[in-house]
Amino acid sequence: MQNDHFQPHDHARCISTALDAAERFCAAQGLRLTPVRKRTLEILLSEHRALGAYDILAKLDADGFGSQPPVAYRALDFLTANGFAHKVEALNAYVACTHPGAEHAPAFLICRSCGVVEEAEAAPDKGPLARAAREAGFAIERAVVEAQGTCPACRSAHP
Amino acid sequence: MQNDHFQPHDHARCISTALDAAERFCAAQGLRLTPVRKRTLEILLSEHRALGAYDILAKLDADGFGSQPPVAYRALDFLTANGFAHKVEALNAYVACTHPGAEHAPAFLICRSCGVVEEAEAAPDKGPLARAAREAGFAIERAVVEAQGTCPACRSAHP
DNA sequence: ACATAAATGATATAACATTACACATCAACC
DNA sequence: GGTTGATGTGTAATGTTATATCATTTATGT
Repeated sequence: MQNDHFQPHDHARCISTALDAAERFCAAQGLRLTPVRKRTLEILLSEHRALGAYDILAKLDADGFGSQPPVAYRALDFLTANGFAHKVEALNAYVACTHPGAEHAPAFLICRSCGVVEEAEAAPDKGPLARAAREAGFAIERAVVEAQGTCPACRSAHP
Repeated sequence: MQNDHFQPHDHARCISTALDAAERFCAAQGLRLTPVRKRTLEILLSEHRALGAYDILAKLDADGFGSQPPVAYRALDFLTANGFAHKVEALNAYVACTHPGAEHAPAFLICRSCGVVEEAEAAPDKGPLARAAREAGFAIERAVVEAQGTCPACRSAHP
């Protein structure tokens, strides 16, 4: 794992790196990282926990963007469509991507105790699921891979 | 894969086998497979697609079991807690288990075209996710593994 | 038969998400 | 530089999924 957000780390750097990557990617692809979209990404980046759409909406509203659900969902659609954020299906919540820009198949480690979500690589062509799919002749287009458990920090804190 | 529900098969046997297994398991464990619970399992078993809680509720209501959400959710809680059914997180829907009784870590192959959900074994201690978890010192308690794509039957039908 | 625990009935509400339409802004072209 | 079409935003209304709470009933063990 190249990074480990369960441990203390330079989080300001997480934010600036990801934001910077998103800005470059949008510039290169002719995508518009508008104020709501950028702010939504900043909100997600502010923690390594998954936030519900309505949590995000409340913050956007406080910042003078609209107060209606589509405000948040549209921004999230943009961010997830372009790989800047992901939806965590098991939580119905959203998390900023830690290696944005490139196409990738994310997998998540979700700590039940502190709520931190760590992103890993799903490697969709390897592992038992891929084998089952090949045997059945099933063509995988997208994989949801989300592990819930306890992170090392929480385990040593509450033994 | 020991079974393949993407292909035509003796579905009546799927139903009776699973129902029978559930009945034996409940008898052995002192669990009560009450009428609502049994009927809910039958509804889920009637197809290999995932059904929403409110779809199930409508059928239960038609059968005289009450029309309020807790009726369905309580039955689903019982079935999922005991391994007779699973929730498919990516769909917010529920599917009957095809190898009930034993503790197991399910993984799913979900066909976007026909909606059939095939259950496979997740093998939580193998694969890339397990490796990432070990490296991070993360203890996995539950894994959501759901692949979406197209099944062989649908692929040969719509080439 | 009684006490207890488990299950159900019923009401209300919370949490998550989409449709639809009006208006504004932007990019491109003439 | 104004027109046009595409994209993005504001807002209202609604749809979908899930839970909390409390009263009542039913099953179980003694």
